[in-house]
Amino acid sequence: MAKAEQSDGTVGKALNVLDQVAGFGHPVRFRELLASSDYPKATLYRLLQTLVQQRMLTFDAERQTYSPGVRLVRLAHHAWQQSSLAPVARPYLDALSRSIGETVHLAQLDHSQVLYVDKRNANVPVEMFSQAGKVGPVYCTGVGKAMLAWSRIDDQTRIIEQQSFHRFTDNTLTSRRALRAELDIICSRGFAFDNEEHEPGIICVALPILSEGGRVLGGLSVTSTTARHSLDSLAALVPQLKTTVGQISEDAENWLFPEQSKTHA
Amino acid sequence: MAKAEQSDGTVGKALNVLDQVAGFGHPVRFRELLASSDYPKATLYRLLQTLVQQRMLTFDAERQTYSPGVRLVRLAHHAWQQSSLAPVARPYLDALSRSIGETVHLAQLDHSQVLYVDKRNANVPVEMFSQAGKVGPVYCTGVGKAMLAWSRIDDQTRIIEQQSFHRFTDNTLTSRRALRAELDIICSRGFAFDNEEHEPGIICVALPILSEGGRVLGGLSVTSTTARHSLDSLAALVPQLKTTVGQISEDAENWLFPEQSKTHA
DNA sequence: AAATTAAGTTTCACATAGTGGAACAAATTT
DNA sequence: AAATTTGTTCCACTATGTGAAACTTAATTT
Repeated sequence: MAKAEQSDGTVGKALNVLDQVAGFGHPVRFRELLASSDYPKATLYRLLQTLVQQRMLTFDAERQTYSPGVRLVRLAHHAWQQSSLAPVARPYLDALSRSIGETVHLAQLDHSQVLYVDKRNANVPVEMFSQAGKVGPVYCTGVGKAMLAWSRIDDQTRIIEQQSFHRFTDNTLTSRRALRAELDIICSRGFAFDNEEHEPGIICVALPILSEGGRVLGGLSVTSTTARHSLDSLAALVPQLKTTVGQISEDAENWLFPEQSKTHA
Repeated sequence: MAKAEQSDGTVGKALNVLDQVAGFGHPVRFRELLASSDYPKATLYRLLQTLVQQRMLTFDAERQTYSPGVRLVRLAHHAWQQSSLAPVARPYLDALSRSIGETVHLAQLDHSQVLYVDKRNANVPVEMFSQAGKVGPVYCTGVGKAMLAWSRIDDQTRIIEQQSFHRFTDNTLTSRRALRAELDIICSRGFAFDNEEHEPGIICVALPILSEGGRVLGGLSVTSTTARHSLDSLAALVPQLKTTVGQISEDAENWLFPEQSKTHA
């Protein structure tokens, strides 16, 4: 019983394969997939066929490669619209971005990772999906730590357990102990910083977006560079962020927001 | 044998259910799903459970409703990035949009429908996913007709067969005959119009994006209103569109583009 | 060009995984 | 409190998926 992963039934296997293909980040051949797959040849082959037939994967007959299929884009549109904070938050993000003029991120938790669901960039027009749908680590991003700090204790424990604590920079927190201490500080301070913990020269302030009941709905952050801002000058933006967060959570409350599905155990 | 739909195996069924939930456009209860489902109670119930467990669906325990899950957003990011024209086309769309100042759409074909994969809106900042991931009809949109006109004959036939020909406006083409005639005109003219066929007051010009081999990769359109433009003044933009389309298809060629998976027979 | 190796596809005896009618439980309505 | 509707579980049955091995096709090597 080496693997206690989630893997229920054929559907689970198929979705694993889908993730695997998506994870490669480029069109991938059968051989490559097989090498990094737990499933035997014939099984993997059949799963791929099924996914292609279902248009969840695209198969390039010439190059014999698999890529994630466009059907996903369509499904995701619905998901984004119905199950993310983005549609509700949009006008407030616009306003905040206009007023602050720095990059603004809206994120949610997905499976122990930070999932960015929207973004405003003062300069460049916008980057669409290229940013929405991206994932990042929880333990070394502002939104990640902010959301984690206010999560229910059991979720928090589980998520902390699943972090890799890879050292991206000199400032990256690289132990559960250090992260827990940081979360305490964040809680009492009321917001989180990212002090060049993920990328050198990049800093940010982040607040959690909470429901009335105190449940974590998402996170909101303003990102800048050490050239333009200090942590203190970012902290000065917190009141504005507070306002935006308040507006979003109030609207979300009315929009009858679906509960994050609880993972078993 | 009323339904000759695609429905292979458990995975197919699960994905059908996923589509069904997404299609509702709002959180939906078991009862509602059951009413419009082909599957028996217990089966549907199990499929839903599996999808929730896999985080493809989100279940709101309080309201007892299902919605598409955020995991889809993450997967779609990969799909959009790898299997759509959007990343390649981005800089050219930016340039075109800046130069023309009207709404620009980038679309691809997905399962007999138009799937919008990117968009530029001159005025409003941008609408993200709210547009990327949206689908539209083939027979009454500029991009749809443009892509269809240059499709391989067997694809064309199949797609025409699957259109609903719902009448949106007085100008909507409402028969296969009318559509085929229009496609001929489009081919000889070299580009397609949408002459208020989908929405009153909205017109557009569209060109297909073709690979070197002549395969349809996608479509590009400029949309405007009858207040600001006539078909003739839109036609004047075609040279610019031609340039953009050329740039995109050239880049796409190099980016080693995956083949649209062929549907069985 | 023939031989060798590797990549991709198909087969088939086998059993796991999914099926769905029906009984049951919980929540709503009368 | 009885009746009705909605959601969950059971379990005998079998359709679906399994995977080692055989086979075909393509790519390399001799």
